[in-house]
Amino acid sequence: MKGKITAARVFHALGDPTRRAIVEKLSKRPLSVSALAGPLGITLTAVVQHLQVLEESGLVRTEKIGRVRTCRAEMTGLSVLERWIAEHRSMWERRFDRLGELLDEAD
Amino acid sequence: MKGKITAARVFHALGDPTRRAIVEKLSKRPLSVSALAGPLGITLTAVVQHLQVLEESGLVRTEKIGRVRTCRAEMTGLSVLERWIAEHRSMWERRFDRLGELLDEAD
DNA sequence: TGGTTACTGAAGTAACGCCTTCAGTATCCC
DNA sequence: GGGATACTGAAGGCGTTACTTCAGTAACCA
Repeated sequence: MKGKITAARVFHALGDPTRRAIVEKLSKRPLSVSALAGPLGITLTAVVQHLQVLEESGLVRTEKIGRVRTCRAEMTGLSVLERWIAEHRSMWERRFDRLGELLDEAD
Repeated sequence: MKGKITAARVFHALGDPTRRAIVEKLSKRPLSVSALAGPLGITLTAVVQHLQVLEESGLVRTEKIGRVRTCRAEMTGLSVLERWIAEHRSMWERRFDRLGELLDEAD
């Protein structure tokens, strides 16, 4: 464990196209580091660096067996995002409720 | 209109801490450019640049009246995000369903 | 009208982030 | 054991991007 999973972390992680591609691949099926690197056209090293970010933001879980590291999608990060969105959506809607009341009173 | 609102765009927009701060302030109440810049401790110019990104990703809408530009939170961007998350969550869950079936057959 | 306020646009700088190379280490297979 | 495979870690290059300064323009106000 490297630290708490925050919306900030998840947004930053998914802000990068390559990392989104990795997450998309992994939501279909678990893959090794090499299996990820090949199609993406980048080095193993680059993939590992992305995986670090993705693990720290709760979007991916990895497990090394023998010499191959298997990577899977994880839901924690997405749940944190959903929560963040819900909170902000509700703040926004509360504003509209108040606006409605004001308009009603204005009559 | 500058282009289509994609999840890629929204993730990139919210990947930046300052832009998240702007969105958070605006979901509470509409604000002018100066009212945003002050508390953030950055110049008007910087704020305007962020607003451009936020508008293009459907997270903020702005309207200039006289010499003051008023900025408001918009839901479009968040909806696109929610859709992206839902899709990926369902891909992930489908994987688990299939895994269950395979385990059943294995008996 | 003249001064202040609010923003806009161009251009430069400095930091950050993605990716690479290279030099390991550990595991698998013959 | 020896060679191939799969990854790991440090260090550097380089392109992007967030922010700044400066020089405007437009609106408001006295």
